[in-house]
Amino acid sequence: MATSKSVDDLSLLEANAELAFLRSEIRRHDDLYYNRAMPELSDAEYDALRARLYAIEKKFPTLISAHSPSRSIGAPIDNSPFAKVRHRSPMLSLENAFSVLDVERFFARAARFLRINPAALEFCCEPKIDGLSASVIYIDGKIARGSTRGNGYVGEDITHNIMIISDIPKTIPIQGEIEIRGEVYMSSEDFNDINSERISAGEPPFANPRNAAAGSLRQIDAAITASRHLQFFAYHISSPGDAVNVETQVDALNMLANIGCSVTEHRLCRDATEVGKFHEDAMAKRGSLRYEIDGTVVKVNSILLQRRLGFSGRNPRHSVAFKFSASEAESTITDIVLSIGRSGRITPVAIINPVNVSGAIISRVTLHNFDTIDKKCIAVGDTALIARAGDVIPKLVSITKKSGNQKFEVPSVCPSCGSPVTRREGVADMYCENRYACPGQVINYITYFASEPCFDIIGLGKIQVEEFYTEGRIKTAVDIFRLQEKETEFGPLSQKPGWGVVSASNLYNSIKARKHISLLRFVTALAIPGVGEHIAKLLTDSFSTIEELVAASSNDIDAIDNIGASLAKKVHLFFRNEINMAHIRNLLESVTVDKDSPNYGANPAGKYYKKIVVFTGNLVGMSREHAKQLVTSSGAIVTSVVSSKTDFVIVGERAGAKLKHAQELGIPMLSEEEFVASVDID
DNA sequence: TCCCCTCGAGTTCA
DNA sequence: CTCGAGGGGA
Repeated sequence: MATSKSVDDLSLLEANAELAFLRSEIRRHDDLYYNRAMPELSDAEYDALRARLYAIEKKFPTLISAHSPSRSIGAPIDNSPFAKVRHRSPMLSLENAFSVLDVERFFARAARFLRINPAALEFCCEPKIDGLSASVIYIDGKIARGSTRGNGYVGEDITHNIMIISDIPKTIPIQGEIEIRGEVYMSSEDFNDINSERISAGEPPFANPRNAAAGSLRQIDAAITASRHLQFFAYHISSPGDAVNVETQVDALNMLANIGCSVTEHRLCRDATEVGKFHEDAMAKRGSLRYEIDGTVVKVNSILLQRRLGFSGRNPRHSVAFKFSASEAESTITDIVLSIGRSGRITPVAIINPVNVSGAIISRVTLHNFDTIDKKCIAVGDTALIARAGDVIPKLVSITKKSGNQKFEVPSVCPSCGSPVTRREGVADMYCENRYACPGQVINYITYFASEPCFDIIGLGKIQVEEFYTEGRIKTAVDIFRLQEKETEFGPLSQKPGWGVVSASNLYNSIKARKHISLLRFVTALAIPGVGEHIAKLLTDSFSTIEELVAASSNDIDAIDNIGASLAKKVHLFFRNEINMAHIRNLLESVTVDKDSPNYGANPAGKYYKKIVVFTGNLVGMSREHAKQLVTSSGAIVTSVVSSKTDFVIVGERAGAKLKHAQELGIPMLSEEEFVASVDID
């Protein structure tokens, strides 16, 4: 099943079908994980399945069923040789957080629920041990029963195995009924030893220490469990009576340590930033610990407030699991779809089982072109290693497991209009040549036409263009300027769902303002193949009217510095094409091209005159758009890539790779303050 | 002719 | 961010 669609785009019917699928998948994987200790999915993949289920249920609350896995955890306990044990209070798993921002949201939610100021809350942070939760009941100081978490409400009786875990105290100096909860785990060293033994004995090795611990804990023969050296970290103590009286989580951990339990290092934090620090410290120590951890558990410190917060559905409201997110993850390619851009270029995109990579749930990865598919020999069903380039853009690193399916074939027809697809001479990409009639291409072209470097029409993005196009209100870029007339045929825009009087008049004003357009924007908006903002600037610096440019010979264009014969020919040919020319004539009936180049009026002695400027990071005092206009109006060219030709780099907050690159190349850098001061002088 | 650099075009998620 | 192609110097 394709999980490619954004939740917002799902129809009720599709949502229902996908929910059914997700629920049965989650149940199946729960069973594999809890009952058989042989998961098929990585944790990241499993978490992503759950995240998708929640997102859809949140959007379509009417589809939530009482039996949805979102209402329970774990698997039904079937055919278990162990007696069932009902927990006094449910042992729920925690909601996941993947960023400091998520943690902040969790704090805000807890504070809102308690109707107190978030600043008044304190949190106890503990490393999240990658093991299994277990509960131990003591009566009058002696172990009465040990159980697994099971499905959160009912677990299995494993008292005989709990008894032989060395750091679970056999007696405690407290009378009455006491429950201690904690995490059973296997050290990395024991895990390796046991696996090498298993391999030499011809048995299948465990996938990871947690699976090994799970398998070891559910042994009928306690002697086997004993040989596996399981260990225990306690994190919770309570009693139905008043035998245990602790006010905070920190006190609880201290008390547990005093009565002979092992507890992890922990720290009291006052806000999300401090939690973030603890999390980073834990991550740094991760490799040197003798056991595996997969994040930080963040708990509201006050036990009283914990009780008041209670539970919501499957998770307690008082704690959150702040997980480490891997920078790479494996996932299965479930489908390969084709996307089409404004130029007609067809790009294959792999749809993968959603996985969490560096804190984002990734479900689509571009494959760039069909050579990539050939080179890496990619097929639907293969397992791929996914990373995020620069920790942002999803990237397929390699294929790690072949499915044996046939390599994905180059398509013969356009995914949007069905017309035949061509592979242009000596070029890696496939193209749909139906430029003016292919819906996919036209929608993308109109969107580009209205976008920031071109006509910059505010309120006309891809969503709106798609809507207007399907409706017939806009069929070509020129129709943008006839939108208002079209109201007689299609009805007032302000009455369309999602539109109002204000948004409609804002759009019309923005369009009206662009009926005068600079030559640079006009040429850029033509989307001449190979001509973007930069080349358009070169062209309009050499030709001062659109007529001159149209009339130019290949040689005239070739004469421009940095434009060679091949580009010159492409540009020249573009203007020899009758459909392109008709498009230009139509446009010129609706808009006036200002002859002045954007450099006009700029002071040639100014600091930014004819300089190449790059912005990086966030500007605090103004939008990047405004800053860009300031420098371009003093004659600068703004580009996005730092290179040796760059004259200035303006550095904002949280600047990344570009800043580093600029330092290496020794390019002059200006802070936002210096920049503001320098443009004021101009 | 062979690199190295730059640009265009396409891509993702929160 | 990445890939491929174009431009231009070696």
